[in-house]
Amino acid sequence: MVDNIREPKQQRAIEKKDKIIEAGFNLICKNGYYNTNTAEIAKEADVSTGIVYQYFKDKNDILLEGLYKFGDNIFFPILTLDLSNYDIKNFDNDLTNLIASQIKNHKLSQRAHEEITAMIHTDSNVAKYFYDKEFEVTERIKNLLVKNGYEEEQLLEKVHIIIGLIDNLCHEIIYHKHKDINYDAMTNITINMIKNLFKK
Amino acid sequence: MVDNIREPKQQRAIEKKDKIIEAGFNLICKNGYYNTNTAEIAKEADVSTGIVYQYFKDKNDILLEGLYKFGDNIFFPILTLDLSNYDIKNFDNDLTNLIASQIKNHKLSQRAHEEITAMIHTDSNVAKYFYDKEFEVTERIKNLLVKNGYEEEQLLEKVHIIIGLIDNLCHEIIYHKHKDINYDAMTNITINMIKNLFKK
Amino acid sequence: MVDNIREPKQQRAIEKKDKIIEAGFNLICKNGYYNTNTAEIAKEADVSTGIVYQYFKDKNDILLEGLYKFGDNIFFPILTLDLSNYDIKNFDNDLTNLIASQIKNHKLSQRAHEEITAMIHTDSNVAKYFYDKEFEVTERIKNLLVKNGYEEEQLLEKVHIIIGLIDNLCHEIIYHKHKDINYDAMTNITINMIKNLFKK
Amino acid sequence: MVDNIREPKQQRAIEKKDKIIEAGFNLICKNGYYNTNTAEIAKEADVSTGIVYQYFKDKNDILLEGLYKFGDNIFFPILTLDLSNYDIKNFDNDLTNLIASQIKNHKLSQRAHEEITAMIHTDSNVAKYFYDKEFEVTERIKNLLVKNGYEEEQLLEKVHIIIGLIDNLCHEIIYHKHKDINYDAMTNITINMIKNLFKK
DNA sequence: TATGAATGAGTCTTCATTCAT
DNA sequence: AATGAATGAAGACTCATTCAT
Repeated sequence: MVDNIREPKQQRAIEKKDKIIEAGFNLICKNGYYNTNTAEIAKEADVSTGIVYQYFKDKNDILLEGLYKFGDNIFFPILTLDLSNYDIKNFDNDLTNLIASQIKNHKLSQRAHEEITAMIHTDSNVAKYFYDKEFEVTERIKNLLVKNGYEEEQLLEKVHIIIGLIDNLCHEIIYHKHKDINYDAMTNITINMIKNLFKK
Repeated sequence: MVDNIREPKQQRAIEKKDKIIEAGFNLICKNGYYNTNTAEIAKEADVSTGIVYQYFKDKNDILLEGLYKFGDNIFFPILTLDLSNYDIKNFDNDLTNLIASQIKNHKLSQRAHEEITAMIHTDSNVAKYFYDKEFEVTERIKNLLVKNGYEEEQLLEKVHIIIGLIDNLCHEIIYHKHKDINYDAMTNITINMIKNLFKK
Repeated sequence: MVDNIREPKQQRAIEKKDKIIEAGFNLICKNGYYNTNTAEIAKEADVSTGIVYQYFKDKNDILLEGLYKFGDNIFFPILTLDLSNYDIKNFDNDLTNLIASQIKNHKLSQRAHEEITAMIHTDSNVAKYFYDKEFEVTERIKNLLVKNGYEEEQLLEKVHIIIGLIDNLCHEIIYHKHKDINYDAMTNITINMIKNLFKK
Repeated sequence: MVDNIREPKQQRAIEKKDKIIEAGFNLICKNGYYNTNTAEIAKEADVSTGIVYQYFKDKNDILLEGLYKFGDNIFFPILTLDLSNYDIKNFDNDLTNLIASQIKNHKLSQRAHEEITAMIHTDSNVAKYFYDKEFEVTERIKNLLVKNGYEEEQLLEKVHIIIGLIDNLCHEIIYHKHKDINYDAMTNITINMIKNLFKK
């Protein structure tokens, strides 16, 4: 039984594999994993169904590769930023930008977030991805803060709280469900809470 | 298509319907909606597969009724508390209790949270449920605060932030992924942040 | 996941399961295991494809149950005979009858013999079936001979040889490939060889 | 449909074709026809999948050519022996050698025998191969016996029986299923039966 | 009401064969 | 002559839903 998944060597083939990943991940994000079938993915990627299984072990594998390729943008946009020049003095500005960027990326994902994170409980690869990325994000922010002189106790815990706050804010803004809420105000409050966390 | 779903009148029939709801919702929470089939639900509820479709329009209907029946406990435990005697002076204590109760309930749900909330994007009934409940929770907390003299600006926004903070804390504790984190410290910080929000 | 194969209780259902076994085994014998698909089996048994998988784990399971149900007739017809009255004095006659019966049953099987026995190497259940049955046949014949006073050395080995001889004869006659062969003569020679084996 | 199968002229091409035949036949013998796919064959032969269809009409064609090339060794080892010097006086010895050689070759084939012979019923080319070869073997043995003075009645029938006996013995020894059997004894009995067949 | 047998469309996946290069 | 990418029909199996009793 030949079950070796082919790793495409020709340029055209690589592009094709990429197209499948993109088509598959898009459809999954848009309609959900269980509401997306391989025929659709193939059609969206403009390939035959057969070729899908030459590049991917199974449907789940497409999701995983999509996650590896696009996940940062959607789930951990902070990882895509270059933080080397970040100066903590422009805290307000930086945070505002970060939030804006996160919202922009988040919007692309549509229903991806919940369903894919739900798979953490089923799929160990998905779980590992999120675990590793969360660790990476935390470390990154922690280091940024330390570099800027915030070497205090409970830094890790605070960082986790911050991430949650921002995530929550973005989520709220994106889904825009509650019409009575003033999202600018909410953003300001959030930023101030974060700043207060580090006031001495 | 049989669309006159029977509303059971007899006691025994009502119990049967309830058993289906409970079995279905439990299985869906434990294993996910798409990994739960109607045969399993019927078996778990100890009824025949046929009867399921006399009480429910389709599989999705079971989820919905389960949500209506058990959702508060799992997703909005605060709604199950009697807040009439809450005295804002024991803020710390109250919050700690609230968090504890939320964690307890949350643990029951396992993978439910993500996958079911993911359905917000597909299923308008699910979406409406969450929308309404979130509104209700917000109002409830807002009123509690107002009753205790916190009638300040941006109350709604702050309440939303608080809910997010608590949710996030509970989630973090439940999944306990990050071994370096001190969850007691994290809880304290969170409570303090909330208290600070209302300091004059 | 409900993977319990249903054991039908209603009479109609039992008949249906039997029909599937028969249809499946017939088709497999006629056209070969790999040239028979589940849709065909269902159609031949006049049922839907779905029901097949309520009574059988998979396609292989149909083969197995067919083997258990019809295998004796085809592969070990001697097991279907009542040997209690066999008198070794009518050796000639008995053997002729045995051969005739074996040929009759064998003809029903068509291509079954080779392909199914080929599966011995792949499928441990098939292997076990043949192993056990061969053991049973050998014991049966051995006992018959002992009962008739042939308690000599190397009985087991001789029995095996006899079985092979008869099998071979039947096979030759059934497929009737070699036009120059006189099958009556061949039968006589075979019978004499067997008789000689036990001459003192 | 490309039906002009290329007959390779160049040495390298001939070698390539031979490699495919060998790889294909080996895999088919080892794992079965239906459990062997062309990708595997190509890989085992160290060629591309495309080239296979320049030398062979289809997968079945590979089997056939393999059969023509290696079948004698596996299915009719007696055809590979040089019988010109055989002296019927060393009957015992010769038979013992023949059996040994047959066993040796047989072991290589593993599951080949049954599955490929099963194809007799589906594939007329396979059928013809076996028919012809059996005829050839029979003639050969018959002639050998005649040459050694055994020109008696029913020679053809006896030869067939002999071949069956030997086949059966070899099969029994190779698969070694029955632990109570003394295979040396079984061999001796078989040889004696054959000798008795020609005793005057 | 209730049962559980039955349906069949739908899904993932495989693989012999062909095609573009 | 050769490669390996691509095709798509076909097959095993699942499961929400309906039906006969």
